[in-house]
Amino acid sequence: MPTPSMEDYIEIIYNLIETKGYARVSDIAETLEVHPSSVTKMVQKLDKGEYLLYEKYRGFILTEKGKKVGEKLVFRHELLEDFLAIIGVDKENIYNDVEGIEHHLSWNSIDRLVDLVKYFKEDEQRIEDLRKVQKENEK
Amino acid sequence: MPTPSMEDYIEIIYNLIETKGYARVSDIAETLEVHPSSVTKMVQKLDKGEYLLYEKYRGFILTEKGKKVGEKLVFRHELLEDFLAIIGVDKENIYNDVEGIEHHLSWNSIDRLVDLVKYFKEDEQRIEDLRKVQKENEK
DNA sequence: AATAATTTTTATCATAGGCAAAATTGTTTC
DNA sequence: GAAACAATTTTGCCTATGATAAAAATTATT
Repeated sequence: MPTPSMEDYIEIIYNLIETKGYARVSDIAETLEVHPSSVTKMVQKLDKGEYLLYEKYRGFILTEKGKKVGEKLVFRHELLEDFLAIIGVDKENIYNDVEGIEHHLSWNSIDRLVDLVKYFKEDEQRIEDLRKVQKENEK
Repeated sequence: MPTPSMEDYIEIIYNLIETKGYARVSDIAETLEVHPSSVTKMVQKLDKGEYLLYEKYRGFILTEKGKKVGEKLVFRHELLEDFLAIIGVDKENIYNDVEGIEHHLSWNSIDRLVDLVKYFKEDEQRIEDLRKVQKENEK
């Protein structure tokens, strides 16, 4: 089992490779707002855990295991962003909140959130009803 | 701002005092499944943060600040348990998941979850509709 | 008073990150 | 193409949190 921090890195590496085709230490450092040396250390740890193959100074690629995990993590992240947006959380809080909770939910909870998001998406009226409740609560 | 770990302790101390009238090192250690020495250290830290008044070997009581925080934390914890139960997460996962995420949600998200829980509680039909979506998803 | 239970201290560990210096790679410039 | 410089990456050491283990101190009980 990867630690929360390891998950963060795997997720970002997966995303970078998807969008840019490659992931480098400096990109990851910038995205996570940590120092490059911290990234190197984690990459070495992920190599030990066989999430990626690492070659000093040359770079790294995700293993099958790493890709599989990365895909799940990205799916989960997007689901949670969807969910918070639907219930009306402000944009500026969404990323941080997801960042905070994504590593701490069982897959059972994730499955139920999938259902919940579907529940709202499949009938616009439900979201409107929710907004009504929210308006009521404000008073 | 208390750290997540500090919040855990404050919350449990608040609960213990509410239900038993007092909180002792050994109780807390047992509830949190950590060693008594860890509890002592954290209690000292909470004393420094003025969440409680601590007297070596004698015990401790929450300050006004500690009580205020504790109350909010307990409210948040119960809200999250409610929420996960409503969306159908299995009982055996609820406590751990709440434990994991409660320290990482903005109060903005908490407010929106209050609305959401109210949305479901105020009309039983909505929960039934959600269950229908869940039945559909299973297939 | 002796023993038991609880609490505290001290020392140590693991994770994760910061910072500075060294190593390597990449890019100019001649 | 080689030397000089720049950028990137890595290493080594330090810090902070939060936990454990064992031993010491205190309180409680018999």
